[in-house]
Amino acid sequence: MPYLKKVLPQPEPVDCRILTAALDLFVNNGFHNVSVHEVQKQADVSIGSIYNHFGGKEGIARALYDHLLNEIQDLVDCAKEEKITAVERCNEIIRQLFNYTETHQNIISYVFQPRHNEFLPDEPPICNSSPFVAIREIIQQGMDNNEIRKGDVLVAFSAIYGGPIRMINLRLDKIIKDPLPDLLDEILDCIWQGMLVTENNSEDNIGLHSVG
Amino acid sequence: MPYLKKVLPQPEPVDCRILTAALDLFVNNGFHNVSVHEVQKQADVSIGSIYNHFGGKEGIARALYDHLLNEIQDLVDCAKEEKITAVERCNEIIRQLFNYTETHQNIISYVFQPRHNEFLPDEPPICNSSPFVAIREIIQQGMDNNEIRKGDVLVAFSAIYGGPIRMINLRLDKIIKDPLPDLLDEILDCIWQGMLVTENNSEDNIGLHSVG
DNA sequence: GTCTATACGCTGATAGAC
DNA sequence: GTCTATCAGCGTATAGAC
Repeated sequence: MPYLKKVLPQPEPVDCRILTAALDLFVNNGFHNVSVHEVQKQADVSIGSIYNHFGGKEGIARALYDHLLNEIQDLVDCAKEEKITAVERCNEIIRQLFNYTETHQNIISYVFQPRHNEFLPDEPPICNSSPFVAIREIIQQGMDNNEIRKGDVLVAFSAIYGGPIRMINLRLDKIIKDPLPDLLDEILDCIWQGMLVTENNSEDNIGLHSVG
Repeated sequence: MPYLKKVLPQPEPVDCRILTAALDLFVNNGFHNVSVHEVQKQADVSIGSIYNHFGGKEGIARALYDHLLNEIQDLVDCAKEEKITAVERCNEIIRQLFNYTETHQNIISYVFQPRHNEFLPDEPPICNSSPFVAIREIIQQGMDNNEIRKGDVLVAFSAIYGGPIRMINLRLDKIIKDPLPDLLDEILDCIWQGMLVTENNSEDNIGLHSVG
């Protein structure tokens, strides 16, 4: 009955309910502090279903991880399509990550906060996963084009993304009170122009918001 | 017999053996993947001793946390005494953190890697602990002195320390192969001078190593 | 595919001798 | 203070009906 499927509001499929519940619980309590029974209860399914779909708790975590890393990958790909220069691409990625932190807090929290290897054995460190490798490639191209100062790619990655990632963590811990998008221009200025007082920023802090 | 205590090599005291063993196991396997029995075995003490000294597994983790945060606090205090300007103090702190990452890897790993609130309930986020508050004060003073560009302190903290902290994480994950002290000058240049290509760094990457 | 009831290992913690 | 032996509860996973 495909007709009904289109007209009637469909309940969320079982596996989706499981993943949503698990994400919420994992992020708020930590993977190890959540039992399968709690996921089962919050998702309103039976334990049997969970083991059918994901094979266990670790299976849920792995499915979540893969799914959410793909979302980050899409975000990076999107920035690569929309922008041309390395600096613009980096800025766009940071902008989107900041937006996500406000609108999809659980997703960002799950990707950026936990030590995944503690519950996903033989998973490579997240900074070696495909979206982060793609980011490093963008930086490398920026160096080749003489946009970004040359040097060790990992150092440059840290210098460019370390600040924004730290802000994301501070925001998730509720230490930063303002929505991150409000702070975007300021951190981008810091990244590209540096933190020393110069002629450009000693009088006010307007700086070069549209740098790149 | 204080004389003997000074002359004969003393075996490490029990509580110290417990903490050392626990630190090693927690860092390598994650708090939740380590049982009290494993700590007991590696420390070569009985379970009873562990409960006598620390009251349980969480007690060990808390004692470790307090102890190691104090070490970081000492490091920050030391930098405040030795250096005068905010920039110099920040550089010194980062330098010492980089050194520690090579020589006391477990300590840095325990402080910088885990989500402590997952096993230490009602512990404030680490960025609100005293050494990190002290760092923010240094930054604030730097802004007041017109050394550091003015703006939100948390943004400035992220911009200055986010990169180095990211490098510490990358180093702990063995993604960065070189000892961090070898990369110190490069990241400091990036922090203070920014990542854009300018007259100062377009020809070579010598930059202003001794800035501040 | 979904569910309930059950099994069983492990872990944190205690009791009590020394 | 230190130790061994033991417990109680939880949490993962399975069996088997529907």
